[in-house]
Parts: sequence; C-alpha cells; structure tokens
Amino acid sequence: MRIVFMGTPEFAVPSLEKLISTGRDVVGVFTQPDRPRGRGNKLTPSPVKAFAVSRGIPVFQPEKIRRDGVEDLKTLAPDLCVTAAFGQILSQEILEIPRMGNINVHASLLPRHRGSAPIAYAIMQGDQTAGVTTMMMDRGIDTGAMLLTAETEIGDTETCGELTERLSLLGADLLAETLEQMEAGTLKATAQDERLMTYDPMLSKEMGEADFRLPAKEVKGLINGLNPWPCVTVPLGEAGRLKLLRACLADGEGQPGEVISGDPKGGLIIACGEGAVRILELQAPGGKKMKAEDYLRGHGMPAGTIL
RNA sequence: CGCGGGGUGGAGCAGUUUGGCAGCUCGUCGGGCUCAUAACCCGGAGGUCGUGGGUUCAAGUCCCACCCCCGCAA
Repeated sequence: MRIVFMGTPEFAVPSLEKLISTGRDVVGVFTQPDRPRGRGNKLTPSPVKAFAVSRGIPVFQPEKIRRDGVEDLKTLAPDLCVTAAFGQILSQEILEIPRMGNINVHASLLPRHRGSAPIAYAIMQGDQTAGVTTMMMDRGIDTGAMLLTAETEIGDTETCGELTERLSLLGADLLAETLEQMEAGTLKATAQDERLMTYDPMLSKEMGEADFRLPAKEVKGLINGLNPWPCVTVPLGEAGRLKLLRACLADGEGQPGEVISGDPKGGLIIACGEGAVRILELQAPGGKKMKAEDYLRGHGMPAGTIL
C-alpha cells in the first residue's frame, strides 16, 4: 500500500515515524515550505521535513498544495493519504486522489475542539481529559467521520507543550491501530455529532495579554494552555514582558493583578477577579525559563504590586 | 549581514556609564535561641566574573576576536 504523509510540526513526526517503523510504504511527504525562522531569520525546514529527509523519503513543499501540489501527488499515486497537523486546506480534487481516502490524526476528542489549536483550547477551557481522534477527511475543517479515539487525563498544571508531546505519541499509536483495523476490515466510521461540536479559532498573540480580572480558573487555563506559544505575558517596566509559563490555583484574594505574595519563600501569588493563581514557572525578558521562586531571589516584587 | 537582551560562588540578580578590596536575596555547613520551626541571632565555606588576546601601575569594568543562552518577527 502506497502511503503519502502530510504533516508539518513536531506533533506529526511520531505518526510518520510509526508508519515507517510498522513497515508501511511511505512514498512521499508533503510539508510546509521552509520558512525564515529563529535568530538571523535562517531558512528552517519543518520538523517533518527534517525527519523525512533523514529517512530518505521524497519531500514536497508546495506553497499551496491544492494549487501547485496536485500533479506531484497524482504522480506518487498513493492508495492512502495520512495527514497530521499539515497546516493546509485540502481541496476535493486532492481528497479524491488516494483511492482509500485520507486519514487525519486530530489532537482532540472530536467533535469537540475542531480547528488548529485543539490542545491549547482543551487546557484553556479546563477540560478534564484530552485525546486524539483518527478520522476520514472531507471538505470541511475537521468535520469528517470519526474512526478511533484515545483519551488521556490532563495534568493539573500540564502545559500545552507537554500535552502536545504526549498526544503526539498517543496519536502515532492510534494511527497504527487504525491502519491495522482498516486492513483487517473491522474499521467503522462514525459521523460526528454536530450538536456537540466546537470550533476553536487560531491562537493569536493578543490572547496572551494577561487579564487578571478573569476568574483564577480561567487565568490558570490561559497560562498553561498558551505555553509555549503565544504565552500569557505581563508588561514589566521598560525591559519587556514577563512570560507566565505555568500556574496553579492558590488561596487568597485582592484586587485583580495584585501581588499577594512575591518572595522566594511564599512564591508568586497573584489575585484574580475571583480567587488567585500561583505562578510556578516564568521567563523574564532576555532570560531563560525558571521557577518563580528563583526569579524572586533576584527581583523584588513586593506584595501589593499591581501587575 | 533582520532587530534586541544576556553570560558574575550551588540558584536568581546588582556592580560595567566614570577602571581602584567580589556585593545583594536565597541555598549550604557549623554554632546559638526555642516546646518547636521553613522563624530569629552569630559564624564559616564556596567565584578561572563565558573563552582567547590587547591597553594599563591596576580590568568584572576599556579595546579586538570568538563561543554559548534568550526575546521579537509565526
């Protein structure tokens, strides 16, 4: 069976790796074009590209696959396409090329959290569990029939980055299971219940603007859910912005944004509209990630300060 | 050559402008106080100041080169 894989970020790599390690014939990989990234604006290949190249698999990077990737895909003559966080919309024309269709690995328990940032939203909205779903792709965004799902608990202070890594492994296993069942003929597709669906918009920088008027539970969700990008940040003098990287709920109250505790012993506790949050990890301008207590050893933050 | 911040005992920072004894908040070790303590008091150990050159009577600080870390730009 000839398989073409489409994916871009780190999340997709384990799925591609699983296809290879289970002996499938991955004849080509589509991924986003190299982009200027990082310091120096160096042209950087996507994680999926880097991995595919290391395994000697042909890589295709059309700016828009539905416009200038169709011929390449047809030439590869795939029986099946597998996508995972590819980052481009597939047209009907493309979906019809592989005779067995296109299986997508989506990082949520569909029909909840359709969209490009399902993991971040699961954390932001205080979900108890997250998961991955394999599905048959159709024209809509994450609307296709569901195949298999795998569920996992979300840790109390787990960040989007950490959960993404776990789900990427879970997704790879689920993909393998899905293909086995497909080959065994026992796979069943179930239409999504539209009444339960939620669609989450793309993440944006503005969402990271700290707003301590929100209830502590929501502030905590934002801090953990938006890490590693865009992160909840708070203005800090002229130096820049303080990134709040991990938080849990805490006791105490005060006016929104008020520092209730800001010393190495008591830790960093900030009052919210309702309740308070304890900042566990943060990152100062120009600095590395560190525990809030470490930060406070070198930076005064007297109780009563309003952030 | 995209823009910018940074590297100082184990952790986090100040000191660099104007060269002149290595400092702060903690941690750690020893002693004291206490029914007791993560509290308080006393004392100690621990630093090639990122690396290599240069200037100087004298360099963490000034000059040159290099290495490493981080932020912005999604």
